[in-house]
Amino acid sequence: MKETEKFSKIFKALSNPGRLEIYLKILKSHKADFKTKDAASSCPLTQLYKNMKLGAPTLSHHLKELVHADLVITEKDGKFVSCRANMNTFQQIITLLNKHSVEQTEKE
Amino acid sequence: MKETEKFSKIFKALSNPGRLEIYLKILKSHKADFKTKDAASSCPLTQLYKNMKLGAPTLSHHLKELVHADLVITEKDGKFVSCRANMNTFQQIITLLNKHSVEQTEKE
DNA sequence: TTCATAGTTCGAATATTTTCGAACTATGAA
DNA sequence: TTCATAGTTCGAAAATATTCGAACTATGAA
Repeated sequence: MKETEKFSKIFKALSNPGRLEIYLKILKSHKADFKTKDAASSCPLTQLYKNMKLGAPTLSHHLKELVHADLVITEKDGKFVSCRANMNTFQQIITLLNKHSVEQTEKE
Repeated sequence: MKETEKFSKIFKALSNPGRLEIYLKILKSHKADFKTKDAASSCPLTQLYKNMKLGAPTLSHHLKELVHADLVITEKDGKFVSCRANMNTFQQIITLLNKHSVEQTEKE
């Protein structure tokens, strides 16, 4: 797949306000878990409902888009679904942007 | 405007393959100009047509979206239009992502 | 002033996204 | 085995995005 196609799909997944909020919550929970040394580093789906005005089918749909874009990894844990950010894809975004822009060392 | 709304608009602007390609070309030309110490740091619109299968109205439309998302700044130079990346918005994207993820210093 | 070139605007056809109700599956508890 | 809960799938309505032809404006050259 062409680089621009791959990344445009990633950005499309982040182009919806609700979906971006979901992703940032998952990223943040990753961070929180990292801080507390919790090996799970995951976020139960139910957490995502909080403060969001999305119905269950919508949330499920959005989550699938994030998984499809390789941004999020889900795992079924009994009755619950837990989510964590795919930090590999996360890093690829940063790398893409930096690759096309001025190198850090050349900054004024 | 809410943070997620603002950034979802930015990501939406990058969610179309053609538009992402345009943006990366503009970013890259910024980098090239920086390297040659060319103060202009700009990319003539005609350059963007190269290797792209987009019609003029489509390119114009896409460019407007990038400008609207504050990703690109255009300037009319006689008969031509030149574009450059808004590095302020660029940096905001990096900051948003890093803010929500594990701090660099905590990386394993 | 006439022409060619660079780019924009308008309008419309087509495709894709977004959202949600209704009906479904899967799991754990009683 | 019955029930409640967590989440998914399906289908469809409404909203948005994509693309491009045709017609337009603006500039510089002849």
